[in-house]
Amino acid sequence: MDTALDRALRVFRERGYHATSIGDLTAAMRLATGSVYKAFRDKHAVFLAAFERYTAVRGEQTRSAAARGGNGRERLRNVLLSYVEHSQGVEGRRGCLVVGSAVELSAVDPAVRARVSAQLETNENFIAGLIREGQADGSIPGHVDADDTARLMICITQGMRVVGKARLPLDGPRLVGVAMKLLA
Amino acid sequence: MDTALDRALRVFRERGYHATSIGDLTAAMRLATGSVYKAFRDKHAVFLAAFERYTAVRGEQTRSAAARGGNGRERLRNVLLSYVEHSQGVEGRRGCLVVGSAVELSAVDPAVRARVSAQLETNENFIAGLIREGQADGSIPGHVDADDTARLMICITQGMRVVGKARLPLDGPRLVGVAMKLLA
DNA sequence: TTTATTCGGAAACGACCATTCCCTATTATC
DNA sequence: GATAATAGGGAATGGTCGTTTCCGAATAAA
Repeated sequence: MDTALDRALRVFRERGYHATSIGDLTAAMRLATGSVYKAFRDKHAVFLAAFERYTAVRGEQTRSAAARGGNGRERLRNVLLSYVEHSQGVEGRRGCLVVGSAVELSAVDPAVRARVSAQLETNENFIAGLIREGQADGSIPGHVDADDTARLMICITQGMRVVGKARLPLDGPRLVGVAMKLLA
Repeated sequence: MDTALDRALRVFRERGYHATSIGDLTAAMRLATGSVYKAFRDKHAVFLAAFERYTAVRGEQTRSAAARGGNGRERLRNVLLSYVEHSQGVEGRRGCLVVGSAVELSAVDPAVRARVSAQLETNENFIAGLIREGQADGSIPGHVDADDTARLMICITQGMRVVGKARLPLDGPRLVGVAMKLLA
């Protein structure tokens, strides 16, 4: 069942909510129509479940990227690099479900909007936490405003997903190198 | 006719392509079904015309924001501030059609993808040009890499539209203040 | 072995979509 | 003033959508 949800997730990421039909979903999930409606109340419920799974997986990925850093600054750099990698190539073309939901649904779907906002705030708090860690361990200057910088970095990461979806090439080290000036 | 297109543009920005029906379009444009199909070949053509109009209007807006600056650095700051303003409030909730098209359509619609890529590159070149102007007039250090910084700033601007659509508040002066560190 | 129950599959249904067609005013032309 | 031409409005249409319902197979209980 989780593997079926993963397949649904991929379709939602590629095509968005409205452009994926139940037919697309059943084909991707290798399930019949009735079975999907046995497992989920409706298409919206499938989407919400896929969203939840996506944020869980992505959260784990960025947390593990952060773990590969010796201090706050390195952890933050690794997180940003991880975002660039995920915004490129096949994964980038597939797109970010949070960005997609924000753009396509948050204006008309309160349930989705709430989840998108919560996820953005979670990510922002995570980044702000890394900045404060860096300030505590001396790798980031104390005069950096953690909250403002974190919010700008959220804009950067979400923006990378947008331009990655448009298939513009992104050079990880160069881009992150520039972005790290925000921690000066 | 242009005012009808403006009304269509607003609906496309709010709801995206797939979620706006011909009925939504005719209601917004105050036109009957047949009249829309007299003026445009199909829904896709309406969207493309709206896209073209959107990029023209937005280009004029950011160019005039840039003009209100005495040197390259100030022009760039004004452009960024203008982006934050447009990402907030009613306008922010309405969303950016370039971002929306990139996320919802660029994966499956080559015509849209070409226009989105072209627009992103135009914006990026404009920003890179402002950076070089600043370097020529001495307001921006010469060691700043214009291309890399411009690409990151494109990520920032597109990202602001995403979080603005999700209705997170954005403080213009604070955010831009942090972003200007990229020109150090 | 028989019965009850759960599970997946496929056909059926009503609603709504994009598109086409036709009709009616209104304008321009002679 | 009559007529041709055009623009706009709205009903009709074929197709597809999301959802429901029903049916058969497989499994567990008795």
